Amino acid sequence: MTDLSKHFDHRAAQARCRALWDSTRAWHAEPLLPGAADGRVFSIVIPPPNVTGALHLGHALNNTLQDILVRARRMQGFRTLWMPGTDHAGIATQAVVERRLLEEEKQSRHDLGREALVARIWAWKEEYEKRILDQLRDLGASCDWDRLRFTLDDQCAAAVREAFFRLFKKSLVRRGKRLVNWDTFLQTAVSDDEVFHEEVKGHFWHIRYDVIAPQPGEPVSVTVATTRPETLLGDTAVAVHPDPAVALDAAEQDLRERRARASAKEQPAIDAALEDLAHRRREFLPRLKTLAAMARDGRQVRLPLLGRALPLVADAWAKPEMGSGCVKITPAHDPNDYDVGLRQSLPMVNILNPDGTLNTAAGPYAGLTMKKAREKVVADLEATGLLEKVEDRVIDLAHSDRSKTPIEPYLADQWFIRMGELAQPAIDAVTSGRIRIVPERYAKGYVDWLSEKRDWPVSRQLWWGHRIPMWHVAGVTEADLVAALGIRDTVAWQPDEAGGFYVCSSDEQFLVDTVAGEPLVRDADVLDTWFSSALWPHSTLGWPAATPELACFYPTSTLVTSRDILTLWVARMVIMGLFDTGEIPFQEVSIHPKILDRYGETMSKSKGNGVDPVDVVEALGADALRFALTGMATDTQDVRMPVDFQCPSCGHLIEQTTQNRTKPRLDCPKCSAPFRTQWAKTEADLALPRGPAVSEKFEAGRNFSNKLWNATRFVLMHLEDCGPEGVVGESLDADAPLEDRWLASRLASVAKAASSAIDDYRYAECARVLYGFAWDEFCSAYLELCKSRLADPAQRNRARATLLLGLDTILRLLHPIMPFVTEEIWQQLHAVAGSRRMPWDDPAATLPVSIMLARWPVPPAAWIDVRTEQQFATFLAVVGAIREIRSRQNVPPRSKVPAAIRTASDVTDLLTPMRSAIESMAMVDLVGIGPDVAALPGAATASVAGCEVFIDLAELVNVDAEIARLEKDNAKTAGFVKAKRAKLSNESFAARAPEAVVAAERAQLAELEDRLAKGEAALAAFQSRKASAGA
RNA sequence: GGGCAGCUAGCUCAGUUGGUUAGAGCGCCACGUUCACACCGUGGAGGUCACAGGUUCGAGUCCUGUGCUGCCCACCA
Repeated sequence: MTDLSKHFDHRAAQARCRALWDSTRAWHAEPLLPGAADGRVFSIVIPPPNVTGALHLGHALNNTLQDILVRARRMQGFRTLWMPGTDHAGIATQAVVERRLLEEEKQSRHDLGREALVARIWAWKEEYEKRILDQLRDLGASCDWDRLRFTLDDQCAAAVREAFFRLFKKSLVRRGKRLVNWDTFLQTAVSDDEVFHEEVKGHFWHIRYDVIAPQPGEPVSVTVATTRPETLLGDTAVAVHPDPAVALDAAEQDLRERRARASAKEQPAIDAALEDLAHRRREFLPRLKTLAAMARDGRQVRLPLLGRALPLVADAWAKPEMGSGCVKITPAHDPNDYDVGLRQSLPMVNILNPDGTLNTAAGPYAGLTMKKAREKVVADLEATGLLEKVEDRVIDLAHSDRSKTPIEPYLADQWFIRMGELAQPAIDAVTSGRIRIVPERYAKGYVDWLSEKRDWPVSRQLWWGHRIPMWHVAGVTEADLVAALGIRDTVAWQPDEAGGFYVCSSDEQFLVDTVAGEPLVRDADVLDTWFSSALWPHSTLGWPAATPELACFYPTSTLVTSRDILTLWVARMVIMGLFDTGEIPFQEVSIHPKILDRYGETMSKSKGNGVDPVDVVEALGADALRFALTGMATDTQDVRMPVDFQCPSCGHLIEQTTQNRTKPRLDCPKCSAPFRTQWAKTEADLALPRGPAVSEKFEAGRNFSNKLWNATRFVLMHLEDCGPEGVVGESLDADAPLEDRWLASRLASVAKAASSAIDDYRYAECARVLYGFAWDEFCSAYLELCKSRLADPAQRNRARATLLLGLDTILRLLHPIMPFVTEEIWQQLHAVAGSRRMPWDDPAATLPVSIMLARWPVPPAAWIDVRTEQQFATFLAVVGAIREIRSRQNVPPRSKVPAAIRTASDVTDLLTPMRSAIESMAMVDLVGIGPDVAALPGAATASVAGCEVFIDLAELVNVDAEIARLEKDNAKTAGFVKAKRAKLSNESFAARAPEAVVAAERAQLAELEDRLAKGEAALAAFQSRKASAGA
């Protein structure tokens, strides 16, 4: 087998493994037949990636973790399903396609029309879905690829119609007006989550509204301030607080309370606010009181420019502690003003056209864009002298994440889902522990969010999505409806506010278009993407049909996700799962960290600070990527991934900095070749070679793959001439050599630790434990020890069997994290080792075709032997001490030096038979080993675990080096001894600490004192040697 | 404004219910290509566990406060 390459070829291995898994459909899961006895089931539904674009590093992490759980459970004998699929991602996908359409063809969606646009988006979806699925497969995701779903496919669509219909029938769907975030560029509403705020320089305009027919003693005008002066065209009132004195008192009270618990740093600001309040009390209060009285009398003010009379209303929204104390009310374009409008029964004047221009309600300003209108309004106000003051001010302006243009709040009719009844069971599911969220702290956010029970607006003014199964008809009676639609269980209706009806149907073939001659018109809107996502766990399994899959795999076992969609998605899945099926959708939720860049910022394609998982898979292999990501998956909320750019021409690494991070093009400082670091934005960039962002983190994973590969090469070299024979591990009796018993003990401990880490979603710990064991213990210690045994015919077979046991076990335990390298090696190992089975394999069955289906290692607890592990640790410490002396004394690595070991009595039994192992691992000739060995005169010495090591370096000894080192060592030991003595002489320690702790401390002190005595003796010997040499 | 995290070696992170001398990977220094692996081996240097108090025989770990960083939610005439 020496022809095997020294380096693991991840490309070839990945191709072979994928072919094997696909041809055997090792990832496929059949549901249990109803009533089947065979018990354990494990299922996961994938958080469906958006078809907006390719997968990023966060997806790679999310899917790696799911694959770890799925692969481990499958090996553990669970009937395991991982349901794959993608999400249509409503607005995100439509926006991407629309933007392209505009850029490439200069067309808007209105030029194309609904059907044609939707067809374009389907084409996009096909392209990206394919890319995404390829990426998942490249990553090694062992999804059941036969069951692929899409949130907009027929099966999911049927579930959406049925779920919406059931909600409607139970009166949980309502029609209402809501201020939507209107994207004037895309001409659609976007959800709050698709809005980002950006601070921009703006102004604060103070505008005078004259009071109509002021009485003597009354103010002749009120002043209001706004950052959006053009909205005054839609004003329908000016508000003042009904009781400004009370409001001021409350504000003052609040400030005083806050001051009491504020830090010294915050207090000056609060003091200033208090002072301002006092000033207002003196200067504004009488006037505000008068205005409040005027409001009660139904007095009016005149709207500037348009001249409309507006009522002065008394409403607590107007805060006397802010601005002038009066506020303009624009109900159709501001969320708070909308509430005031409802309370005060004000008219709602919408001044906006969908394209962002002003409509006829804006009078002479109609047709202008909001921006132009603002300029003209301000100019006109100035001209009429109604503009009192303009201040500069930084404003937090809402922008659409999709078009990057400013959002205009806009009042529109929407469908809502009432959350009152629905939320409570979802809260209870978590608080009662039926659903467990890991880490637990995230449960609070979930419960708090649901507790607000805010209605869920589900209408979206989009074309890409599930069309809302809702129709409207005006001017008919219920009898007409019954006549036209009959009584069927797929149709329901509710009266509207104006004598018409809303009709809902779950029937895809609902083709009625008139009722009693009146048109039945379908709602043009589609549903919020999260509506179909909320059904994902049951819709993918066939609901509302009673499929075997639903019966077997629902509720699912675990949901793996990141914290940012805990409310948007997780909470809604619980709500809808409970509503539709009466069951929770999953038992546990595993929340993993988010990957940030070197500077703690989220990675994104637009920023260009990310890593493309494809680059890593290409360069270093999927296993390297997965291992690195798994190692980062602790229960912290974020992890940082420092990234470098690699020059494609010369391979030079350029550290990512805040300066170069956002540049699409870099020039290599070494070879000055230009390259691009992110998705190209121009044709010129596209022509440049791509210089991928890389991270050292992945190299550790690649190195580990290679280590495993080379350990296998070693094992195979010695295995090739031994034929199949029985079960390995049976010879691990009390007579077995110490290193075999040690290995068995460690295997048992490690298997247990790895298993429980997976059970508890401690992914990183699983990776760490296995890495340390495989590298330091199996490769560095055990393999080294086997070298001499393999050369000895008497010991060879036993060593081979234990080597096979160790390697096979490591491969199986690591397989969930690193599926490709473990599969590849396992195949090669068993091509040579034949059908040799592990103790946990089914003796009646043949070895499976893939490690994916091999049994998870469960070594007997009896293998764990604490004493053996301790003794072995002493052995390693002795070897380490000798190596350290050799290094310090610059002994040439290949020369053997004479040495002796005086063993402590409790390890003599162990160390004596390890003589040749010590000799080979530490490169020494042992002239003596045992409890009574005499010190070698003039030797360098070390004291470890009660044993004394003597290394005869003859004339080689560097006396000064030994003295320096012993002095330093002794000083350190003396420090510990002192600390320990102090601790033990503390009476309360002896009295209060548990006995075991005290005893342990005593033992340590004894050992430290022993070591110190030996160290001092050695030092004295060298000092006298130096003195005599000098004399 | 409300809530949640983080602060441990140059960097990225571990550190299980308080209990030996606080660890890993990368990076750094020295030495080494003998036969699994230089994507390697051996050894080494490097930490006032953000800061200040407190509880305790004992604190990286528990409590209180402070500082800095980040995230979520709400709000911003």
